[in-house]
Amino acid sequence: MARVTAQDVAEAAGVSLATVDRVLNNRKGVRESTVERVIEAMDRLNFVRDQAAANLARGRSYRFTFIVSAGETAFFSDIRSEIEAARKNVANDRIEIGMVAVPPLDPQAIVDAIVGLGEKVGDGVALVAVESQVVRDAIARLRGRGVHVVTFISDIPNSARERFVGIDNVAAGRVAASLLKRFIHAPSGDVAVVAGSGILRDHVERRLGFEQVMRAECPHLTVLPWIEGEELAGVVEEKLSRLLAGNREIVGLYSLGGGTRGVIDAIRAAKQDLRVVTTELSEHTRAALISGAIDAVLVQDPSHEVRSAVRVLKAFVDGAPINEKQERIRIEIFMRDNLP
Amino acid sequence: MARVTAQDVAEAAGVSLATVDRVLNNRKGVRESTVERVIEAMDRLNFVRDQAAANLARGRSYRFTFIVSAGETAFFSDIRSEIEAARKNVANDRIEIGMVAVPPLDPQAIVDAIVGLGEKVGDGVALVAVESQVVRDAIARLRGRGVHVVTFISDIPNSARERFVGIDNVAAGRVAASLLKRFIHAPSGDVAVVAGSGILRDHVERRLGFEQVMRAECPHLTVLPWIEGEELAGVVEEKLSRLLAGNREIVGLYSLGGGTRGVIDAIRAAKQDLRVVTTELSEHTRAALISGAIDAVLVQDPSHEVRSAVRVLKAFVDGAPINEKQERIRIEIFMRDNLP
DNA sequence: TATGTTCTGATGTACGTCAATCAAAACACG
DNA sequence: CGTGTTTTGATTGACGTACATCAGAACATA
Repeated sequence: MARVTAQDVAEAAGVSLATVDRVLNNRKGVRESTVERVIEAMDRLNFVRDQAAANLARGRSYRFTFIVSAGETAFFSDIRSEIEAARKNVANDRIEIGMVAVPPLDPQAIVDAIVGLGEKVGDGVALVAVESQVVRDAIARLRGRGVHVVTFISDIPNSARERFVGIDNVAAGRVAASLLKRFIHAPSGDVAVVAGSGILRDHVERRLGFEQVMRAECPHLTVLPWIEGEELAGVVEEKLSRLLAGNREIVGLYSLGGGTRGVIDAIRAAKQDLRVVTTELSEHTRAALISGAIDAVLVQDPSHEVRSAVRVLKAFVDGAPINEKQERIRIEIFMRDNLP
Repeated sequence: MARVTAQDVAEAAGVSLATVDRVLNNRKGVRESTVERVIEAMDRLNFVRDQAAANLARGRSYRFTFIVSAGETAFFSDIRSEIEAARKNVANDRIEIGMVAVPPLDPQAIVDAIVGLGEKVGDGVALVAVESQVVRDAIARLRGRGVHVVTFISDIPNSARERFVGIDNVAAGRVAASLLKRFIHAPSGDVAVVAGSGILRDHVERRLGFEQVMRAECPHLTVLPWIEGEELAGVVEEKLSRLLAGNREIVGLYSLGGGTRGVIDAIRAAKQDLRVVTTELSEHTRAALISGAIDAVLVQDPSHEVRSAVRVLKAFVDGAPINEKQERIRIEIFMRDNLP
C-alpha cells in the first residue's frame, strides 16, 4: 500500500518523469497518444498527486478576499471575527485571507470595494451579495479575469458566481413556519414577520418559504405584511412595538433577519403570549431562549461558512473536487436545551 | 509577509539550523538556555512549522482504526460507508484508515477486536464504546502503548480515552422533550419512549435528558417506562404495537435509538394521533416525515463525525491544537421542510 | 591542566513535485 | 535525403523540514 509517485507512473507508462510532469500540469510538448498512455497509467496505478509536495515545490500561495457587510448585527460581527480567526488558522497552508467590510444594503459599495482592490483580490472572492445588476456585472468581470467567485450567506443567482456558500434559505423559512405551526396552540390568530431588507435575497427567500408553508397548512393563521427592520435593533423595536400594540390577535412571530435584540425588547414590553422563532445566536437570544421569551432560533454556523468558503475557493483554484457533504451548510435549530 | 522558515529562526537566535531542528522536535542535546533562546526567537518571528513539508520529509504516515458496531441500523450502515468514503478522501494526506465491525452490544467483541488487531491498530483508534469494565481496561492498555483513543458516537467516561467525538446526548434528549412539549396540544396524556439498549451510554443519556425536561416542565404528561428495542426494527415494532394497543392515552413518542422502521410501522398500524420525534435519517424516516407520520428527526451527521474523528486523532499524533468549533458535532433537527 | 561529557555547527541525503535546461530522438515535409 | 520542427529523456536545483553523522567547541570534574 505504499504511495505511488509520479516516478512510478513514469515507469509504468514507459516514459520519463519529465513527461509525466508535463502531462500532470498540462504543459505542451507531449504527443496526444503519449498523454493518453500516461493518463491510463495514472489511473491504473491509482495515482493521486501529493498536493502538499506540489505546493511546496511551486512555492504556491493562495490569496482570497472576503467582502462582507459591515453591519452591526450579531451575525455579521461573528462572521467578521471568524474570518479573522480563519486567517490565522490557514496561514500555514499558504493561504492568505483578506477582508473588506462594506456598508450594508449598498450594491455600489460592493462594486467599489472590488474595483478598489484591483489585483489584490487574489485568486478568489467570497462576497455577501445584494440583489443588483451592478453586482452581477462586477462578478462577471472578476470571472473574466480568472478570479474565482462564490457568493456567501446571501446569493445572487443568474450571475457568474461559481457557487453559493450558505444555507437553503427557502428551507429555513419553511422550517420556521413548520415549527410555529406546531408551537401555536391557539385556534386562530395573526403571525407577524420581521425582516431586514427586500434587497437581501436570503431574507426574501426565507419569507417565501415561510409563506409557502403557512398558506398551505395553516388556514387558521394569517401572516401579516412584513416589517422591514433594516437590520437595526432600534428600528425593529419601534416598528414591532407599534404593531403589537395595535393588534392583540398576534399569536406568533418570525424574525428572519438582523436586529433580533429589538424583537426581544418589543415582545418583552408587550407582555403578549407569543410563540417566537428568530435568527441570530447572541447573548440576547440565548437569554431570551432560557427565559422562554422566544422558543427557537434558526441559525447558520459562521465558523463553518467561512471554512467552507475557503475550502471551496481553494478547490476551484486547484481544480479539485468538492466534498459536498462537508460543504453542506446546516440550518441549525437551537432551543433552550441544546444551546452550545 | 513572506513565510518564516526554520532557517530564519536559526539566524535570529544565533544558532544553527540543526539546533533549531533539535528544539523543534524536542530532541536531546541542547542546553536549556539555548532552547529558550530558540523558542523566544520562534514566537518573536511568529514561526509555524510547515506541517506538510515536515510530513514530506519524515515520510510519516498515519494509521487509524475505527471499531464500530456491525448493527443493521440505518445509522451504523451510514457510519460504515462514511468510513469507507473517508478512507479514500484522506489517502493523499498519508492517512490510512482501517475499520473493524463488531457485533453490537457486546463489550467483549470490542476487546477481542482490539487484541486481534495487535500492532495493526496503528497510531489511533476511534471506537463506539459500550459501558463495560473490560472496554475501559482495553482503552487503558491502548493508551499505555501510546495509541491515541477517542470514543465515537457513544462515550465511556472515566476511561483513558482522550476525547469523545459525538453529540451531547443529554442535550439531544432534552431537545426531544422540548419539541414534544410544544408539539403536544392535548391537555394530558402519556408519552412513550423507545430505546435500543441500557448499555449504550448515548441511549441512556438521551433518555436522561428527555426525562429531566419532561419531569420539570410537563406535569400534564406521563413518561412511560422505556421499551428496549435492541436496535432491531422487528423487536421495536412488536413491543411498541403491544404498548399502543393497550394504552389509548398515549399522545407522544420519542424513539431515541435504532430500528426506527419498526416505530413507523407500529404507529402507522395503530392509527392513533401521536406527535413523534425519532432519530436516524433513512428513506423510511424521510417518507414518514413527508407523510406527517412523524414530526421531527434528531440526528447526528455521520460524515462529519468520521471526518472529525480522523482530524482529532491526527491532531493528537501531531500534538497540534484542536479547532473546537470545527469539531463540534451538531444535533441536527430535521422536519419535513429542511430535509437535505 | 588533563580528561571526559555535553552541547553545537556543518554538512549531506531524503521526501514528492515543479520548473527549467540541454541533448537526443522521432517525426513531417519538400 | 536533408532540413526543420516537435516530442521526449536526462539531469539539476529548488521548496521547508527531518534525521543522521562527524567534528569541534564549551563546559564540568578531577
